[in-house]
Amino acid sequence: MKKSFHQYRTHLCHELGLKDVGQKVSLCGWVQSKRDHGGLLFVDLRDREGITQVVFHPDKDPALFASAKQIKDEFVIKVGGVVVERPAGTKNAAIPTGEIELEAENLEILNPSLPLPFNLDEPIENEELRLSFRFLDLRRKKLLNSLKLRHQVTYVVRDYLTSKGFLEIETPILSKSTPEGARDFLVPSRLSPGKFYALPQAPQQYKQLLMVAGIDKYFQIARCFRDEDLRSDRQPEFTQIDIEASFVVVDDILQWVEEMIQQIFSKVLGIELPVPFARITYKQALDLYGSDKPDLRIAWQIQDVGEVFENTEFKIFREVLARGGVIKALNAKKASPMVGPAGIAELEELAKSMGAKGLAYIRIEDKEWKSPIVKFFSMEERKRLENVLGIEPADLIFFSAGPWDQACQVLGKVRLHLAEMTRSVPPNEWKFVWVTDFPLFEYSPLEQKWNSVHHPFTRPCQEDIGKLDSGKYDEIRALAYDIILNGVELGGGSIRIHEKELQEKIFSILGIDKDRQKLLFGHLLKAFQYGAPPHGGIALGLDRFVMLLSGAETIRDVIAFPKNRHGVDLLTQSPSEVDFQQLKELHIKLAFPSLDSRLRQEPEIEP
RNA sequence: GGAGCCAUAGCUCAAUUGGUUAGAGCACUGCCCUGUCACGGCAGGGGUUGCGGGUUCGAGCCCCGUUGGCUCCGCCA
Repeated sequence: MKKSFHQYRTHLCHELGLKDVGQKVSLCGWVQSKRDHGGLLFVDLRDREGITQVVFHPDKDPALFASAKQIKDEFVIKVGGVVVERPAGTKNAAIPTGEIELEAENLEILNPSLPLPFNLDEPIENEELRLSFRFLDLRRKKLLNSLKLRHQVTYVVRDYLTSKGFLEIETPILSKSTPEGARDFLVPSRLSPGKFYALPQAPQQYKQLLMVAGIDKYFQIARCFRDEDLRSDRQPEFTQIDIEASFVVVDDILQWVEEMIQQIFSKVLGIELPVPFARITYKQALDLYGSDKPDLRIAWQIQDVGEVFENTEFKIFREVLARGGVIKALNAKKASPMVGPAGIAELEELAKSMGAKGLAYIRIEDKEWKSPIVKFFSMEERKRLENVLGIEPADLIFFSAGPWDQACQVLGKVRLHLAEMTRSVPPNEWKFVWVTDFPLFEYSPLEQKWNSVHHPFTRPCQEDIGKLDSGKYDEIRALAYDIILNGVELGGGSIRIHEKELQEKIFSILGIDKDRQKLLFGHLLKAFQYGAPPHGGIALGLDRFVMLLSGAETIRDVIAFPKNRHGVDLLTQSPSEVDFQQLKELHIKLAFPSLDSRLRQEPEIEP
């Protein structure tokens, strides 16, 4: 008999088989289902790993049989008994333990359960209910598998990075507020009245300081916090695989990440990914796919047709070109029969919502071009267009004319939407792509200032550094890279600035004056004066990655206890009001009545 | 801050498009059943159709408001 130190159980519910027949064992778990035949009773006992059928015979032990009748779904029980081979014809090939069953000799109901508010075996639409009973939702196989998958991913990450000499180091959660970027979550300090910590948006500055410290290679499965509005792929707290290394160039980082992802796919999913991943520049990404996170699963590419219309009589195109704009076209091969007038109207709306004046199109039916604009094209233009776009029957062509980035992005969105409408996204494909050579800055007309595209610590391309002085900020490229999987931004990183002077220059361009630089980033500037090595790194969104790997549609499904759209945890009802005394200790006075004072003011209602 | 979608039994859904007493499966309660495995059978309980107002002879269905949930835009260095 197997010896066990455990009082409750000798095995888990997935592991018993014919090899164990005759053994006395003990199992614990939840009642997945009870099948009471009156004179014979089966219980499917479930734990995290699997299911074992338990059988109760009335004639062997009437008292035991009677107590088994008390069992209901989701009761937690402990069953002891003998493993027996199931009678011929009653084996269940659907489960790994289907050749045996546990013949019960004793039963202990460890805890009963109320009837569940929802069924565990069908998908639940009511997300509010799911979140408020998250501990039950997590019993469902799909979510359990997501958590297992997530664990396996972080396990491989730790294993791989450790093998490459990276050290896992924790950085502070109580950290410093630097109002660049996303809104901070603030934590009031009791010991420093009137002062606040901030929860880190990312361990960015700490990991750079670790490089100055000579740590050389760092990583962390890091929790990050951003107080911005939520989305299906955005939670206020999320997890990054955060990596930083010294004495590296862009290719070092990219290769590590490729190899790490390759191992994750191999060890977790059993899929062998080809490396290196595709690489395109930011400019190519917009030109060809109309997005800085292109979905390469979709075959259609955007093309520039400015040359076709260089002498056009078509007023709209002519004026756009005269203003220095571009004319882009997307040939959605074979899409025409699948998209009706309603579909076209939908895409037009989409284009308009992005600031386009309209969305011109040509529908190719056999030899005929159906379009509101073709009548303005000359025969020459039609011929050239047919050549350039490779037009064939059943094609559907969209045009976007305007400023380069807008024209590209409009067709980029049309491309994605159209692919969905026509089901042109192939399933079970994993298309990774690196997007490189991002611009360092972008101008915000709203704020009337330059902002970092990546973050202020990003290093400019060496050959563009001169332009920091000439003021051509929009021409400066960054040593920054994003990794994209199936059109989802998995992460991004850069080679960093490690010189005080260069960093100060960047801050100044971003409109952060010397005083404020010292106040917000003094620690970093100080560190750069003490032998900061060249360094760079990357951060990958773990939640999004696991979401894609598990086929989930929202990162809520790969986070154990996520928050709803308003940042509320429906299970614990946080955030919540706090006692007056707690606020007092934190030197905080509310601008509206506190819970305490409202409770005091409300007249007691006598029954 | 803006736009959209959704809300019917504990859960998943239906209700012939404005018409009599709002149904089904699962779950729940009781009874029957010795080889089931989503066991089966019989019987039963369970609804202010999210809430408030309006239109109408009549509203689950139409209109307005509101609450909650979700999706998208803004926002997310």
